[in-house]
Amino acid sequence: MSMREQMRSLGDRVTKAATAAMAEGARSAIPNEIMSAGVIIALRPRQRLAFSREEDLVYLVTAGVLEVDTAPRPNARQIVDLYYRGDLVRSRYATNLPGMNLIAASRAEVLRISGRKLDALMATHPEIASWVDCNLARQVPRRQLHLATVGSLSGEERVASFLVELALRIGEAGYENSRTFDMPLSRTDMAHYLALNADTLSRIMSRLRQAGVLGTASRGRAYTPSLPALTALTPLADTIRSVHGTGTA
Amino acid sequence: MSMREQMRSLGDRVTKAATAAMAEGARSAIPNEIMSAGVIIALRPRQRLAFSREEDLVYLVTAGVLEVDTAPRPNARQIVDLYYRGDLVRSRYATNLPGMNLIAASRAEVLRISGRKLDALMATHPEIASWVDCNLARQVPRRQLHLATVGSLSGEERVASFLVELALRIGEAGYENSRTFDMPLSRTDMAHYLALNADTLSRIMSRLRQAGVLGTASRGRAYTPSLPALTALTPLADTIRSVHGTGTA
DNA sequence: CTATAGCTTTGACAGGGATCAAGTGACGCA
DNA sequence: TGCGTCACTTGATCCCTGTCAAAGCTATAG
Repeated sequence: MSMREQMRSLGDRVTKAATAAMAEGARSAIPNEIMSAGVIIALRPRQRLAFSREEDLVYLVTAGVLEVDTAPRPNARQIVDLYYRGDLVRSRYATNLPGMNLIAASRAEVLRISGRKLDALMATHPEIASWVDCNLARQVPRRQLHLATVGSLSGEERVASFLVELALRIGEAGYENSRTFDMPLSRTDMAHYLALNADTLSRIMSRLRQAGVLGTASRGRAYTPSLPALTALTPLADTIRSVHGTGTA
Repeated sequence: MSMREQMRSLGDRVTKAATAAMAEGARSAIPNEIMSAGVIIALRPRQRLAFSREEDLVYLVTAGVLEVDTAPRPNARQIVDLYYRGDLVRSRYATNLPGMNLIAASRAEVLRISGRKLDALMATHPEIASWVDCNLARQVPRRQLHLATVGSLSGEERVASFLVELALRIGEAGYENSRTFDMPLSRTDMAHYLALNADTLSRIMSRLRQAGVLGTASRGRAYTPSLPALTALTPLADTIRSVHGTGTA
């Protein structure tokens, strides 16, 4: 599959995902009031979104993956957060970490709402308020899991953990235990997310491929012949499953 | 000062801190309604607090430091969060990370409220609702800073960052640029917080002491002759200041 | 006061990951 | 078709940090 075809099919997935989310989201249905109160924005890879404490904007990810990255020092970056489909991002909560950006990891789509408008919706609709609260609360465990991953696992374990996370969250089940999934992050971004060097990450990926737990699909796409084999490589498997797993996983 | 005297004076600080917080908190005044709705609990070092998603409890730290730690694997721990005076901790947001505990890092004091009661207060008093929201929102940047510290800084930089954090948050200014502050975490806990080995941490602390940026105070207490010298050791100084610094810093 | 366990410090050593460098392949542009 | 750019891969090397071990120190119990 050429890159162009792949982009197109990704585009298809994007619009399909948006409509599916509007009808009934995979995880918890996105309220129609929110969908109709905002504007859909299509994002190209690496496109930045306005993200400061001053203007109070809220983004709802409808397709693709967003990332928040920061530059703790010149020539170094750290991705502190990933946002998947269904996640809410509010710029008011942005930190004053140096060089902080909210950008699309790959082709993505968001719904933009003003914070003021969302607040108004929450005030008049209690069910929306609780939906928003629940949405934001669900992000806390993910951040803690991320920290525990970066802080206490070896390089290989970190990579395996992230692959399991992707397989569970955006993967599609194939025959037996195999899973296919997009790789929404570039190698560099993935390295920054896992607090690894890009070179080291590449080596680890090669090792996993040689070991047979990771197969090469097309570019920007990965698959694992056996999810349990991949899962066995991370000590945090149970936690990842409970944080990122769907009902089917 | 003997250990016994020190403990006693620490106890004095605890009760004084609680009353000070009740009167007017150092950062943002704790609403009287919350103070009178809960129960004060004195905590011994290493004392665990009930912390599960099932029973919805809320703790307000009135003195000392609480820590949330987890065991990503057997014989390894990672402290994912620190709570200082004035911070709210709600057990409902507890993750299902393996072996997760909320414990007092050292002698501490909390106000315990049931989540139900706090919700009722928030419903009837809008100013309390916004105080709580603001309190929780302030914790987001701290977690991101923590992740950036662990993920992208060297061992020495991490330690320096944490020392600056302590100096700014709980330190007392001395002559010139010197600062004295409690060390609320044991070496082991500090190592787990910074994702370092306890041995390595000890080595780094010794190095800092030899370099003269860290002086030897009594046990459980530290001081730096020059806060700027310490600050120069971390590339995240500005962020730490904006997240942990008081108006006076 | 003593015994014991836990915490901290320090040394020797090995290993994992960072760094530097070169090479390969894919894509966009002329 | 050729070229420049960028992302990715792979190798060689170095150093920071983890591991293991031993000793000193502190606190708590008896």
